[in-house]
Amino acid sequence: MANDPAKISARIKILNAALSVIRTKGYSATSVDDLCLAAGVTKGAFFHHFKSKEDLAVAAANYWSEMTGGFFASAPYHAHADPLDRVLGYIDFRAAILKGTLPEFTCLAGTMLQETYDAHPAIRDACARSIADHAAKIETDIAAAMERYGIVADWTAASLALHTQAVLQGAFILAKATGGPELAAQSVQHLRRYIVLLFNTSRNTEEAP
Amino acid sequence: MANDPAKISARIKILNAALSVIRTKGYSATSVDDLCLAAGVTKGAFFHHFKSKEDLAVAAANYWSEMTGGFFASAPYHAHADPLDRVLGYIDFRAAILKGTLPEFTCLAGTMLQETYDAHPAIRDACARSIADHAAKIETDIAAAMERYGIVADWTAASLALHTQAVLQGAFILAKATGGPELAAQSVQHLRRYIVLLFNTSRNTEEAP
DNA sequence: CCCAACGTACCGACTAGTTGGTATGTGTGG
DNA sequence: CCACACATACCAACTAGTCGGTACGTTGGG
Repeated sequence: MANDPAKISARIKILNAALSVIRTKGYSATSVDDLCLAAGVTKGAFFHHFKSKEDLAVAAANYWSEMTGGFFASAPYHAHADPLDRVLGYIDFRAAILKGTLPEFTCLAGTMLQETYDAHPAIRDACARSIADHAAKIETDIAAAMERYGIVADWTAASLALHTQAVLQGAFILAKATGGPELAAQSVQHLRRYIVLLFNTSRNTEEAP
Repeated sequence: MANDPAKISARIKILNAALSVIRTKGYSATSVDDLCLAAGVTKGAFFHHFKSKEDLAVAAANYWSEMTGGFFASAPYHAHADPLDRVLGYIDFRAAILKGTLPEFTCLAGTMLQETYDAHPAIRDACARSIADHAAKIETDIAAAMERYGIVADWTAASLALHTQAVLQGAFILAKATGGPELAAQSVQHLRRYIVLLFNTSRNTEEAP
């Protein structure tokens, strides 16, 4: 079998189904049967690949990290020479992908964290790692921008990177509250404006897409 | 029933239990039996007061709105004469109450929204109303501050008020990821710094508690 | 005596997880 | 080249227990 492209393994089908179904219904409300139905596999196949529902959730969080890691790594904003442009490019990119239905642009890690932080430490840790790893990538550009522009501040690159994730996670909640991404986009624009003010430059408040 | 202080009605006991248990375990993972056990009532009493679990969740969201509404209404920051001081006082107050265990300072509305936005519109709307009503109160002070300081901007008082809620909701997710409020507090400080920069004043970055 | 406010006992549907089994490899000795 | 041993991937049916919800009995104040 190996990597026969015609035949996607049940494991991958289940993981893809998990990303979609869990972001729609949440972790607890998603049954194993739901996932099997969405993936087009049987329960036997599910428990062949994952030893429990919790195990699947951990695998899904890691899979989510891989997918989004690749997605953002290949995004165009990395091409900017100026690290501040890369940071603002990242923000603009996040705003630009607030399209389509809610489960398409919301975050699996944030969603599962809310539900599992107390009862399922393994899931919580996998989700926390996903968010922390993503923040660490932004932190690099923020730190470089601080260096470049000689910023000496009472805040750190790490805390600002995590703040961007907090704003995004909160924006997703606003989106869920209103059924659309409009308020989320406004919040991301506030985040962008904050970063511009922090670096005290004369950049535009928004780039044309 | 009325307001006999000696005998707390089963309804209130269930609602108080719901605030605590749902913030800990989430809506879906909280069973009716969990709530009855935590409230010290039986299932018969539960379904006497609430026609379904969903009905309880809506009532809990409204109850949450009442409780937090009263809590913030009696907070000290309203005493400031300058509306900007009231806004910053609100932010500092939010930072100051990030104490204790996670279910004690996280938001019921935000937690339930994430889980129920797709499958339970009634719960989603009650939670969305809770957040929107709270934001509307802050919006008043923000609008007054904009007026007072002659701010003409490409953002509105409403969008900034909602942004404060987005940051807080996101901060709660960071807190759940790490098991403590430290990162959440940092994110709230970034929010405070943003507002100070927006109003371009020379205020301190933090008040002593 | 009545009715709201409970309590007890229970139901059918659904839950995560298990079981025993099959189909299809894959490696190995002769 | 085949035959055998073994592993992987998957399936349909099942179990033990939990779920939200209901039926009905009990109690106590007006």
